[in-house]
Amino acid sequence: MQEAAIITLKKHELSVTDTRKKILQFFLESAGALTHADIEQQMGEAFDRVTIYRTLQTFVEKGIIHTIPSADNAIRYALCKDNCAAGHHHDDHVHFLCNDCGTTYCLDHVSVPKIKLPKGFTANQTDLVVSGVCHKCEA
Amino acid sequence: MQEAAIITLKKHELSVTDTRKKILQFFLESAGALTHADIEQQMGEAFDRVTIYRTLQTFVEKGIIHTIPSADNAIRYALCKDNCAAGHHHDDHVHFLCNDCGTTYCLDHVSVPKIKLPKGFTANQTDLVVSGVCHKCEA
DNA sequence: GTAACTGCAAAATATTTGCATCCTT
DNA sequence: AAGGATGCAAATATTTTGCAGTTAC
Repeated sequence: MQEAAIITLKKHELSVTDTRKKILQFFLESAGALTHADIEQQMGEAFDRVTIYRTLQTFVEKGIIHTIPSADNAIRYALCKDNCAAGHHHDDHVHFLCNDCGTTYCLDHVSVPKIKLPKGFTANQTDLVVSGVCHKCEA
Repeated sequence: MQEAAIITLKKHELSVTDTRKKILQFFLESAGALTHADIEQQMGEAFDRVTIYRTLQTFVEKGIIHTIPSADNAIRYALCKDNCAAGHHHDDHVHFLCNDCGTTYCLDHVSVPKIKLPKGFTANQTDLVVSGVCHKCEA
């Protein structure tokens, strides 16, 4: 059922194209976050590198996906939940990065605690990334 | 006083060279974290791009600096505290990224809360990055 | 039909590698 | 003197930009 992808695209006022459907579909199918490289590999020769860059950028702007901070080079993207408006992300949930299989999970049910900052600092957004071993890779 | 840099290098079994002294000194002088670009700009023509790459890599391996996760492209590096052994970082403190001036602070006194993970997940490291406005940029 | 999206080419950037030379110990 | 560190050149990889052709609405 690729209808979900189409609905999402329409909801965000984007025209429905093959590229966008395929990429969005890929996000819907993968539990976790994806890097640009993941997508490029998955799509094979089907799409141009450049189109993927532009599509991801568009998705982020429209609030369909968001970036997840990581200490390594790779920028990871994950689907936003419904309450992400365009250009205004609310991703106050914890991300989990498995060191074993490399999967990034969005732990939607784990909320980010309020952090007490030193005087003069104002928090705007809080990103919390836990890394370790996921339930699949556990020995 | 550049002795501090020298001491640190020796403590980590690295030979003391001009490049390493200068870069480490730069870290010691800046309160926050630095990107590769920051360092390259600061050093000007003094050092080769490649040398900076290699130096940063060495410092990370030896546990002198660590990387800070971020959602944008730029990898940020910051000095480790003393309890970071080589190849085994313990940076369980909060990082703060000012959206205004771009400075990254290590909030050593703010500790990262324990996160309750779903069944089967084991935490190894927790990175918490708060972004907002710092005490200097406050209106 | 029109505006937006895509693919190709190419430019601009960033990162890595090999090797000869120089410096630290 | 020996091993490691640096600088240069060049190979790779990544990201951005311009433009012409194509597609969605």
